[in-house]
Amino acid sequence: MEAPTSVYARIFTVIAMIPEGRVATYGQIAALAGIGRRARQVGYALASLPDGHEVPWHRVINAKGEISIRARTDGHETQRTLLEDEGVTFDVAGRVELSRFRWQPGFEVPAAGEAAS
DNA sequence: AAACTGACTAATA
DNA sequence: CTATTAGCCAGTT
Repeated sequence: MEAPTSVYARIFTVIAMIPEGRVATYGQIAALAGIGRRARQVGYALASLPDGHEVPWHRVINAKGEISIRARTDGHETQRTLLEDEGVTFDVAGRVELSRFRWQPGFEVPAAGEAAS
């Protein structure tokens, strides 16, 4: 039952489940989407995002914690603003502290549907 | 159908 | 730290 969805759609779905104040790397999203190491495709998917998408693309950054966006000139500026608005902070180099803001899948739902211990 | 494109990652030097 | 090399693949033209 997971065939009709194209890779892009899966990526959007994964990104859509990133909690606020959290960021994820392309490689991480790729892995969560079930496409292994195709981190590039994740980025390309966002690059092809249509207008009016409901995907928090701004929560997606590269492995260095930097904003990789190369598309819209104001894109990377907007992304930073959006993240800061969610509580994400940037260091002097304009990078996010992945050690602190990296989204950890499975950690978003502690004891939900699965009994603790 | 073939060529072109591109929001990446990791390893090595 | 920067530069370079290599791997990766779906969508668009």
